[in-house]
Order: sequence, then structure tokens, then C-alpha cells
Amino acid sequence: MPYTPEQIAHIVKKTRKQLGVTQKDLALTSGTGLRFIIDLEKGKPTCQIGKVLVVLHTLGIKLEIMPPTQEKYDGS
Amino acid sequence: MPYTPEQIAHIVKKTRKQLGVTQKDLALTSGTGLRFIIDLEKGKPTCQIGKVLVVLHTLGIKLEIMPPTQEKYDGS
DNA sequence: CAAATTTATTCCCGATCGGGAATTTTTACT
DNA sequence: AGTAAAAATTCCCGATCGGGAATAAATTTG
Repeated sequence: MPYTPEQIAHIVKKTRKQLGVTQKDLALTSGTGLRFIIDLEKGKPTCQIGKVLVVLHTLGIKLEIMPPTQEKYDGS
Repeated sequence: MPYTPEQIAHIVKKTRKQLGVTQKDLALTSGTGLRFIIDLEKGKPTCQIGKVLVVLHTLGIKLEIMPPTQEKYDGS
């Protein structure tokens, strides 16, 4: 289940609309530019991670990152 | 609790080491370049989201994105 | 339906990402 | 301690990100 930029784009757009926020407002409140927001919501894979994280936070979208659990097999 | 690029960097680096994988190997298996991996593990906020997602997936790091819950107040 | 609003595209352009190689520095191993 | 391995830096350079404005297109509103 890896996330793709397109999926993130969809979540961002949907959340933004649900909050009744325009792309322009989101750009302002997240400290980015309109250009970036449009690209992000288009699912562009080259958007900068730092800005993506800021936008997610601005929209109240929570992120959880879970490393794999370590299982050591002494297969001897 | 927003994630920062630095936090992601830390998780990536820690996971990679736990898996006993070198940066070079990770670059190869994730289809990126050594340069990118080093930048990512340095917490550079300008790394491309698409590549970040691929690396996370390659390392088996799971991501969860949770939009805010919608609560409609008819405050009338 | 027309007007207003929102979104998307285009343009300009400075800054820089990132692939890949070479080199240097740091870390790990014996 | 010395060596090998890993990581980081530097370099080159083509490609392009993204801010911001203007414009076009699409969508929403009344």
C-alpha cells in the first residue's frame, strides 16, 4: 500500500475543499505559492517534501510514519 | 506533531542501518541516486516527494495519511 | 444565464535538484 | 593501529522547481 503523489494530491484537494479553502488561501496560509499548490494537487512527484509536509499540516492532515518491525532470525 | 524533513531523514537512516543496507544499495534498489539518498538522510526539505515515497516503500516504512475528521456545527 | 470566483496555464527567471563520477572524510572492522 | 568500507563532499550540467503575475479556462454562485 505505498502512497503515490497522486493519492496525496487527492487527499489534499479533498480536504481543502471540505474545509472550504481556496488554493490561493492555502498557499497563503501554508507559506507557499499558488503555483506549488496547483502542482501538488496535480500529483506532481517532484514537489518538495518540506513544502508538502507544511501543507499537510496546514490542512490538519496527520501523518504517521511507521518503520518496519525488526525480526532477527538466527537462521543457523 | 507535524513531521519535519529532519525527522523523516532520521527514520530513513535508522531503518536503513537496521536493515544493514548501504546508501549505495538503497539508491540502487529504490531507483534513485546516491546523491539523493544522502540529501534525503540529511533532511533536505527540497527532496522530491515522489522519490521520498519510493524510498520509504523500499525500506518497508509504512505511511499513513489521515485527513481531519469533519465536524459540522450548525451553530445557529 | 451572466457574473463572480476559482482553478489551471503560461511566462519569466533565479535557484537548485539530482544523476553519476571522482575525491575526501568518516566510520567500521580486524 | 591499519585497512576496508561507508558516507559525505565536490564537480559538472541538463532539467526544472516554484514565486508571482498575467491570462485563459473551468467552476460556482446568485
